[in-house]
Amino acid sequence: MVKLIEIYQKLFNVFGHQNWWPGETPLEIAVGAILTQNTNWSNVEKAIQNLKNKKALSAKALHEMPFKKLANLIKPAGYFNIKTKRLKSFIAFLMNDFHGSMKKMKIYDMYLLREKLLNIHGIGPETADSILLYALEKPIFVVDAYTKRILSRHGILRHDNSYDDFQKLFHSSLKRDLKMFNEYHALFVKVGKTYCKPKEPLCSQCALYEYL
DNA sequence: TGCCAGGCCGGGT
DNA sequence: ACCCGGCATGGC
Repeated sequence: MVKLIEIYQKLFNVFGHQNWWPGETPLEIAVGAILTQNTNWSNVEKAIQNLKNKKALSAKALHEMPFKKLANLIKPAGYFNIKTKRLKSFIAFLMNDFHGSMKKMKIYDMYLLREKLLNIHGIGPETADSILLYALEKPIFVVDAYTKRILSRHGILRHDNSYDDFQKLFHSSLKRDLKMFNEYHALFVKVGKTYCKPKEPLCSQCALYEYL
């Protein structure tokens, strides 16, 4: 049985703090979480910068902005029609349930919030958990494509296991540590981008390799 | 130039 | 319960 805490410590020792999420406010983090679905972060940055330039990175502004105008601003992030709809859905939820305030949202229980987020059209488990962990500072582990790729290539879980299977592995074997969950997911992204490319069968250059 | 990027949904089996 | 196509831009 691989000790996930040892893997974490090894990665942290090698790569250090990742300073995530790369966004300044809880709302910006939530918006970024939606925009980065299956999309390179550098493209998301362009979209977010467009919103900032138009002073549109607020619940009110996003709520009132016409669909086509918003779609045009986030165009660099790709899938802009779908993502405009998803942003609008999230913001409508935020307005209706929390008066447009991420701070109010943060007060509530994380499992209640997770259910609510998953009921929003266009928000699935990874996006919900990213918002919970990074915007609302709830101790929930975020599983993504890199997490699955790295763990499966190292024989820890099969790649066709579900999101919940991967998440349960972390939740069952690690302490619920907000700071650690934050760093751990960010480290997986760092390692995944750098060493664990899609076409390579094994991460032979990866810092995890010695745990095989 | 084709492949890839910090998913998710809807329709078909 | 799975499987697959669609969604779209920008960087290498």
